Amino acid sequence: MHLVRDPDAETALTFLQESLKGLQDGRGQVLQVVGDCRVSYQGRAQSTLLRGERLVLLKPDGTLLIHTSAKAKPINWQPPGAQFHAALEEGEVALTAYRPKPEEMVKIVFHRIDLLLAFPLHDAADLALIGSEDDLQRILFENPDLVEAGFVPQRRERDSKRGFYDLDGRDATGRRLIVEVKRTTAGVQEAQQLWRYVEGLDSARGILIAPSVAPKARALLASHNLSWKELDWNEILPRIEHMRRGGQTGLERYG
Amino acid sequence: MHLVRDPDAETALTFLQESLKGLQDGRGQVLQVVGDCRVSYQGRAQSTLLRGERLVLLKPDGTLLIHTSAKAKPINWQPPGAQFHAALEEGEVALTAYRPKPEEMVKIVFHRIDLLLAFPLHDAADLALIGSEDDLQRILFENPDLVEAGFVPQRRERDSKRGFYDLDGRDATGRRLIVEVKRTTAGVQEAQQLWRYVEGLDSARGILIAPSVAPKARALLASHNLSWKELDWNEILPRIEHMRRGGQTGLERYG
DNA sequence: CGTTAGATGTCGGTT
DNA sequence: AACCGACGTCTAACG
Repeated sequence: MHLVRDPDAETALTFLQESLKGLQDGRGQVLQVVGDCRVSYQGRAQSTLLRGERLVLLKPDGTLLIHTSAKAKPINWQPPGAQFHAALEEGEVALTAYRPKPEEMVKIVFHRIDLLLAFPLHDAADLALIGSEDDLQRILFENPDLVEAGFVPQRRERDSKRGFYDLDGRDATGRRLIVEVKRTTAGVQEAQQLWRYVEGLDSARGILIAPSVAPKARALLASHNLSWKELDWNEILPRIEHMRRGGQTGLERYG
Repeated sequence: MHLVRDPDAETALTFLQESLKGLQDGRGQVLQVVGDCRVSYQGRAQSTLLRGERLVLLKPDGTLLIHTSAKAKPINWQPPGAQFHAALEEGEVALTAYRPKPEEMVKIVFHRIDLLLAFPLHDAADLALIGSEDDLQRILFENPDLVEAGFVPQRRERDSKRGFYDLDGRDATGRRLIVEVKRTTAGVQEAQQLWRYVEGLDSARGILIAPSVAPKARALLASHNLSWKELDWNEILPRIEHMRRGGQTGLERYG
């Protein structure tokens, strides 16, 4: 790990250029700069940010993050794929992150640098996430009564001419039933999506499954004779864990 | 700025607890830990992440970020509002971030700590962004010919029973025209939204304005007699800058 | 508070 | 490469 505190501009430039060389070579170092800077962005939109103290991260995959002392999202950033470049501009250190597609550039000019840091971050682990919409779909497919008594599922994730829908099958009477699944509160958008699927079919029913359904969405569903059902994740999560364990999906106990 | 390299667990714990005290008191220090850790999350969903080297940031507003060496998004996180706590667990440093609403918790257990860092990030600057959908709407309102020759805009951002639409007015023949605006490529969803607005009205036309319109969206628009127009941001951005400058919106030149 | 719609969304999958 | 939809989306605005 390389570390420099309160470097002057020339020292910082040397450090950054050396580190960027290593970063490009795939040695996988993360580069960090803390200091007083101003930022400009031009690309899908454009922005300027006047002087202030920020934390800047450059990842070996070409990700740039500029964080202030608040909020989860960076104030400025560049997604993976950017090329970094450091230079001196009128005595100040200028750091650019250029991304060709879409063409966009973030430029940081440092008025003062408090800290330079370069360190490796080796990580072979994958995130094991439980509770995605896909999980929910799977559980509903395996436990169709959670959708509706007598529901017989047939397919998941079918492409239809009007778009995708999540699940379909036959209800207790043998009538076609389209199921729209949402892992969080369902809004008008999801209700509209279901409506769109169902109206394009002949005499099919539609049902929206979500932990909660927003008032406007309910109104829309009701006015188009669509059903909905709220379910509790607390009822679902154990089933997913059980399924994963049974299926040897390799979710180890965390400890 | 406080900095410790390769601390043992007890040193790290003391550092973290001291720093967290300051962080809670509103002194506004950002706390950073680099090291080998495992992470678990439980809340809106749940996840586990086995050992690996990561960069952990704790912001004074209660934001937690856990970054690996790739991607723009953190592998785990907590949005603003979390309460941090540090403790020893079987000789290892455990850091938790608890958020009451929605109730969720991230727990990090460090097997090894390479770096501890606490530093202030003072920042009074606001991001000046050009190119939002709101900007686009405003420009279309002020330059209605960009929508369609002879268009006379009347209202922006009206709430309708079917949702919101962006702009409406009268076309050259006096017929009502609903305008849907998107700052990026418009897809089926946006076309669908416009269709829903327009079909609920009597003899109104609809037009979708976006930098590009996806094929499926075009098909849907065409089949429902809706119009669309692709516009170039390069044509719009200068107008916005001009408008802002004229309107004294205070977007200074960056330099 | 909850609800809603925008975002430089980011990201992964599929055509 | 473009298109499409999920996301622990996050975030600001509004009722």
